[in-house]
Amino acid sequence: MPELPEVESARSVIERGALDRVIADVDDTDSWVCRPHRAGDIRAALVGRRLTVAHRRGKSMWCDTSGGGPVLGIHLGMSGKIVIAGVDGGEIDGGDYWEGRRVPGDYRWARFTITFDDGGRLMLVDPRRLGRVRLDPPVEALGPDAAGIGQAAFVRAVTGGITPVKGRLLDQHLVAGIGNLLADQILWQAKINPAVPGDEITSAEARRLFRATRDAVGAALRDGGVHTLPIIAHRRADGRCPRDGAPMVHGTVGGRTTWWCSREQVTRSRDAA
DNA sequence: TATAGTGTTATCGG
DNA sequence: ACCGATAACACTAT
Repeated sequence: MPELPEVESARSVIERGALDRVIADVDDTDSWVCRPHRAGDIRAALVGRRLTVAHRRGKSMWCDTSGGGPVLGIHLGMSGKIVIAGVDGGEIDGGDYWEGRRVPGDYRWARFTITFDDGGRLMLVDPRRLGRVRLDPPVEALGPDAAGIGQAAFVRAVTGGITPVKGRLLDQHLVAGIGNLLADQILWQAKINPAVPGDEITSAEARRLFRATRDAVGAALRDGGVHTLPIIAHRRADGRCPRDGAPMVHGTVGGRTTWWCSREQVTRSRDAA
């Protein structure tokens, strides 16, 4: 389930398997996933064109289209995957990262399908229907991508306000691409309690968060997704901190289930090293 | 069998 | 207007 690294994998699936092929048909009839358009609107806008470039910012993807066509926006939601099927229906590419229990070739939950003129297909496979497909998505509303943001911009984004710092890390308008698991990893690595208000984060702590973000995003991109991050296996009832062995504890922060080290992440910002 | 969940958006109440 | 909490989406995993 996708955060920035998984979405980047999906983007590369599109890039290596779907660009510059002529679109012959589009199934946009799932009006929950494909909106706010009426069924057929996306089809009418795409048939006869080609996808030319696949972009990503945070967890959002979008493709330019040929001939002055609209931009095709794709968001994977919580359970979406991009899958390329061959002419015979066999699965050619479902991405390099962890796929849960999904069996290649299982297209039961295809919510949006582009069929190319050779019969091959690009599908958004999304059991929970939390993904979204739309034309001309509002990409400019997103903050800078977490994989490339500079330190100054990052520090500005995560400090200030009375909202818990984890909530700021998760706010896609401030920094784009950090999800619940990346946020827990970043805060654990930086040894900061997730509930500390943004305006109590010191500049030293903000710099630690920046480095942890760069490290965690880079490691997840390299190692196969956010589930490979060090703290993730310890987000469980009998989990212990891999650094000091203290019990991991959990609660709700920023509306999401949050796990942290009971010893290293309890201090308020003014007490931190 | 029951519950929680790697995401986002709208809505409600303070 | 800001902020947080909640529901909704529909299926899977524990």
